[in-house]
Amino acid sequence: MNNTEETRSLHFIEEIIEEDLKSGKHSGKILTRFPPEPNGYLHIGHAKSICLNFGLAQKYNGRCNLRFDDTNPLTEETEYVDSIRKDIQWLGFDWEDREFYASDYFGQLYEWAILLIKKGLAYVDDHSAEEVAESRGTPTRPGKESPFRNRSVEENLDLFIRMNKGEFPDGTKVLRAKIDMASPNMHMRDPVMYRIKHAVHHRTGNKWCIYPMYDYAHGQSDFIEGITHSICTLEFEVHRPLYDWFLDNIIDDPLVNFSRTRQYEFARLNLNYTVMSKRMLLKLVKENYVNGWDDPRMPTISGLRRRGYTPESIRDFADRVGVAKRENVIDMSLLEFCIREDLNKKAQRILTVINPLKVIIENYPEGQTEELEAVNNPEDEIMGTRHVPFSRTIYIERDDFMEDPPKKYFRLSPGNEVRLRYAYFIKCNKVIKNANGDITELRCSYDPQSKGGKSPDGRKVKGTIHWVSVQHAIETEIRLYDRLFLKEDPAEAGVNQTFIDNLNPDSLQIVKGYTEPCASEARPFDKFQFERLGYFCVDPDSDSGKLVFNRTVTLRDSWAKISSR
RNA sequence: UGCCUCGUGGUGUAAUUGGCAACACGUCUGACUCUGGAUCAGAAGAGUCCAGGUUCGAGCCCUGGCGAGGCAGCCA
Repeated sequence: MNNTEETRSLHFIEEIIEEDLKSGKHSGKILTRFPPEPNGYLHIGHAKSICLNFGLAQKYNGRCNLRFDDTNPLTEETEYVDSIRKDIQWLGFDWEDREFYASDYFGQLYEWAILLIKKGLAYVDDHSAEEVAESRGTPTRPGKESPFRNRSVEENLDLFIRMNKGEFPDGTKVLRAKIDMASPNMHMRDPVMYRIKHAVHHRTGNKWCIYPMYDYAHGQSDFIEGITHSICTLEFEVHRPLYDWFLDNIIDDPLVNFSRTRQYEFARLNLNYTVMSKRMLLKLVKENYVNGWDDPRMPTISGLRRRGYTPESIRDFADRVGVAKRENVIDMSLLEFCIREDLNKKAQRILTVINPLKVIIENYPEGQTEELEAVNNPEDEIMGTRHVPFSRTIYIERDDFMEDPPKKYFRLSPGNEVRLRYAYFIKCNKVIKNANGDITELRCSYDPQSKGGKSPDGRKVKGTIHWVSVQHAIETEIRLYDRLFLKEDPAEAGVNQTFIDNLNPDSLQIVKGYTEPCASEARPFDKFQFERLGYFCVDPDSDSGKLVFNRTVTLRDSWAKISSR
């Protein structure tokens, strides 16, 4: 109860919860839920919602349920259920034994539908989908009542029961709530409660021929579980009157009604240079614009995991973006900041060259090798040190040499001494080129007195560059990623174009890298900082013969800023 | 020309019962440094969508505009 954590101002949902707690509305027990539909993989936007719902439960000593919203058998699959469970766990949240499915409640929902029919509040409509749409009107024009709206309770009961028995083909009948066809809120114009679908459901098989709609299922599912605060995104704001209408008409006990579940809406997360809609993500996967849901360029949780993001960094990000009702677009740089900050503290440093230029140190004895001591993580002393082999022929980064450097360039150039990290000072004596004039090799000399990178005479070198001994280096595959889309808002496409036209053709670049031998023991998802280059993560595509690294994010690069000016 | 929600630095989020607009990311300086990383110090950048009104005093209250997003699936 002492620091910033406690003094930080509350967001609007926390305020509501604290008021409810104070008034004793829920007897001190907060119950939230995360309700994904298992029809796709979770993305960073879901992560915001997961962190919100589970985080609120943690903060207020409550619980958070996982509930799969599986009311549409046509699009839902167990593959998605499995991926969702894995992603939530990986993020660090635990729903314990409270894994529920809307389909668990199909029986109860059916009973309540019967109740509403008996109350004269629901009816079977024989209209086709087109006719229903037609008679619903538009936002600015009221709808018209269906000719089937005033069927008797008996007839509705009979028809509804037979709908479920499978006596009618798909699309021939629906059960509708009888509310108000002239309501200014479209969702109150006799919304569909049940539709006929002779389809196999991933959990209930072919037990049911009818399936409830989201609006009819969601609030009642919340009620059944005893959810206190049902948090969803802004587009459901206009559904709230309907959410309340169903419960108002199902529950008689005013005491229960007083403390029952309420829906609150917050603004979903948007990130620039990427897309978050399931439809678009599905298209990227199905049409092979990316390599699966867990492609490291995807904003999916599985993609971010494979890219090298940590659960901690994502939770931190979710924390920093805040919770409000205003439409927002978060800068990708914030996400990158969060992963850098986390990995800076944790990642083992190693030297890796990804764009090699061969350097021969002419005055270093041929055939000689030595082991130099290197720090594993300057931010964390207990990570210790390691030995890095050095020899006469090394690779340095091609960018770390310029024959004709600009003013503030303080890496290697003719006549300019630099330090090889943890090794020696070297100077460039000769530049060797091929017939095209491309630099193919450098001849350098080293100062034996500068072993370990220290200058015996106190002379300073401005630049320190990384390197790797050619004969000891491990060759690896390195996947360099850039933003998936060229535009901040990929959905903003020109005429006859779609978001696909905004894909960045250079979002993936595969190169060879040469890394220190100590990396040979690395396992998939191990994370490293390649000094001066960025954070990299071992890809599961790696096998015993070949290491594959994904670049998670580059280091902050102030030279890039200077040189681009 | 309906209904709902929302307008605060480039971005996001704050601002007790009205009282000098704050924090973070980003940007820019400088210091330090065996990573042009990290760290440290500092700066620029909004007068709160607009116009009225109430008030000693308005980002907060009132009125009227304007703008943005959502809603017309038998999707969620």
